[in-house]
Amino acid sequence: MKYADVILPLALPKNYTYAIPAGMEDTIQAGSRVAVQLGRQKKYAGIVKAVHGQAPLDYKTKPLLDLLDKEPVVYPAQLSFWQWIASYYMCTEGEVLNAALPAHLKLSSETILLYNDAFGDDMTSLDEDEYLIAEALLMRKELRIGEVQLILDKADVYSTIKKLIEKKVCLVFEELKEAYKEKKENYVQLHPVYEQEEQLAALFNELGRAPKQMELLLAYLHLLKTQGAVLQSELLKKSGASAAQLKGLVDKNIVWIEKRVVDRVPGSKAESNIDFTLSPAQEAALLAVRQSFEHKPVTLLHGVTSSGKTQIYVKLIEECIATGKQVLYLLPEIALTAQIIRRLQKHFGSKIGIYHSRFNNNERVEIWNKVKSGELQIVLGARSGMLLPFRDIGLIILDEEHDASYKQQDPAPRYHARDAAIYYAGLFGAKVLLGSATPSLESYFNAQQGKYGLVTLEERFGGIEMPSIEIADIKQPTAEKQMLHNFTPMLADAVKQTLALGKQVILFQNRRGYAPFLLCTTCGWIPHCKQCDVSLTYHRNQDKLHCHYCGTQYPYLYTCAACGSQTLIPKSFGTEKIEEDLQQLFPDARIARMDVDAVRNKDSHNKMIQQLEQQRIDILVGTQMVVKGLDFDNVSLVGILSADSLLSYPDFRVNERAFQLMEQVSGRAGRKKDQGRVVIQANNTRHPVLQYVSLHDYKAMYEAEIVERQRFGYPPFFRLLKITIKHKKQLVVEQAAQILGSWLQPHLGAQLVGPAAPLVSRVRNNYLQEMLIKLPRDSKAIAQTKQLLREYFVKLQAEKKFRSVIITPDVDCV
DNA sequence: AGCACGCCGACT
DNA sequence: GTCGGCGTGCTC
Repeated sequence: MKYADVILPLALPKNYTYAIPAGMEDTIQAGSRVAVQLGRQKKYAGIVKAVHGQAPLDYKTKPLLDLLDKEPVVYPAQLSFWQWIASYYMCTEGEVLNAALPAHLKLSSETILLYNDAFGDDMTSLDEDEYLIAEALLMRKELRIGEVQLILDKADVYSTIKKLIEKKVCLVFEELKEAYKEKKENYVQLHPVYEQEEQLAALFNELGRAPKQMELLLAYLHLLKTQGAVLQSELLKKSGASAAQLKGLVDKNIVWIEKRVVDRVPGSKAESNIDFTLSPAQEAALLAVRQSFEHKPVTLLHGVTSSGKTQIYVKLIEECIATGKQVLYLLPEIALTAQIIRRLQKHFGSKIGIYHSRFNNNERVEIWNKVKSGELQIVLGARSGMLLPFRDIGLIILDEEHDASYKQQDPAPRYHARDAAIYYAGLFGAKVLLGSATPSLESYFNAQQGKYGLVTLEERFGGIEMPSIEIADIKQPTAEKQMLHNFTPMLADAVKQTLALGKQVILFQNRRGYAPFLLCTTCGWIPHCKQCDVSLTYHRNQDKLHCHYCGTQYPYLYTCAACGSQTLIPKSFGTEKIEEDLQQLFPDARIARMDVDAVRNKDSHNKMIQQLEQQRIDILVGTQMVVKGLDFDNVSLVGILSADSLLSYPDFRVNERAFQLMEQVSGRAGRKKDQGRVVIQANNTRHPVLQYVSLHDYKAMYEAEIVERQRFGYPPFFRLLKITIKHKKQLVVEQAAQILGSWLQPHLGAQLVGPAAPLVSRVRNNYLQEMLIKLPRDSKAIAQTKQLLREYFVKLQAEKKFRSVIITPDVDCV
């Protein structure tokens, strides 16, 4: 007897073992997708992790129900990768599977109720709820659990259903439906007889009396000649003929209609008109990367903004695919704009596939399969592209390496794409190239230590100068009442001059909404969310107060809830306010706002970028979103409204983050020809980070920061593991955190920080406690500590009182 | 993640 | 008394 360990798409602590029925032994292998039963009725699609001959000792196995595909859906390399992610990031393999597999490959059954005809129609033995369901079943033949819940207007419907089954009113069955559907389209096919000239000529003669059909046939032949295959819809559109006329041809057996499976994400044709010629500096960097790869699998390419790192990537990609291996090119989600996608698609044509959140579930399955088959040699994707089933990967490029969005926050697996990429590449013996103008301290440190190779590119492409940086003091003009709303005279003038020259402006403010909070000027009260421990942000567009943590919206408040006076005023400012200020200061300018509120619907982000590109927008104000992927030649001024807000977060990475952000936004200014200009407004104009930014001096920032990191025991010298504990009752979380802390304390000593309530101590009515563990960079010790944690988590949850607390470990938290 | 089971408060 | 709410445990 053979058995299969199956990974199910659930957060189960371990994998379950199913018996492989006779006859399936030869077809089921590691990576196969199989249907299994879990519990009394539910069915799931899971992935076989291993096949073996060991019967489990302490339980009886159920048989596998079905093999779902002809071939395994992942390779063994992915299975070991999943295992590593689960173990390193302290989650279950099911959670990894959940993140990795496209939704349409993850099936779970749905309970369907059917009317039992043998029951007849005597309803007298039924109570009210049972009767309602029986009636509905008679009308509709079948019902889903959700529909039953709607009819009975309650969530717990299982008892009623159970009684209906006992009374033999209905039958239930579980359906595991394949979710992926091939896309089919109708093609028109000419009868092969007419491939012969004489036959075709005879046909034309015959059709002399049916001019409409003749016309249609001519249109068909034209399309066939130009395109090779003829779509029914296109033929009808181009010829202007009706479906009835086409049917006439079909009836005469001249043509027939054939349904064909078509590609949802067809590759575009390559056009080689893009010039990817390298400058001497780029050429040198490319050479250095190649050399570095000879003895270092991971290399950091530190190239200033606009130094043309992409061109170097393109060359390396070409070299890699020439050896028959695949390439993964990762970018942060918001940097994956149409701009870069278009450029690379033009260059690589159908060899390149794109993978990000805007694809639908069917499209994702198709991309998945093309990566697996090797048809796609290059994948350009966001973080999750990492989890595609590469057959043989030779190179991973991770651009904007420092970007925090490479770390998944919620849900598990909370993996870091950079670190995962390095592990994954190791499985294939592939190379990893990390690129950034402002590398993370971790990566730069690793490069300095010689763990990674390091290649520096200091020259901007085309020899343009780095933008000039001016720091605008806010304090003095405020004191002298010269501020124009939130604009210093310096920034306002700069905008004015830029507009006068017909150039464009990008303004950055890292808060969305109109005002981050309201304040009662009488008593100092601030409106807070009812479910979270945060102040509410005023959104003027909707005239509402929003909680940015749970998304709840409240009506605007005019009266202070504490003292009853009508003296609430908006405090501080967000992007909406800046937009309003701009309209008053520059009434003739075309202003647009780019933040999650403004680009909520699917395409508006790309539309806005297009408008900017076509210079139909003069001033763009936005949040983080404007930092990446916006490369426009005509933008010559970048303004940062408030550097203070970037520099005042209580986080050990503030300085690094603020530097990266300001340096990256600055990079948007002045691309071609002339030098760009950046104005940074600040109260504390002497902050060291502002000095580093003014001089574009990454090295100085690094040197200063690394000393602090070492002194206080932070990354890259230590690794951080954050444990969050969550519960509805404040007292329970506090106790749980205290106990866990007291258990860990003897093992960890000063490496344990906390437990304590985080800055925002309540979210969605759950109270939070956090503790931080600083782990020395010793993988064995780290693994041991993780094991210890797992044991203590189990021990804590074994206590009745703490059974419902939620413990979330976050390894290498950011 | 479901779903079954069992224990308590608010109704007939 | 019973209904139905939710907390708790189990699924190979």
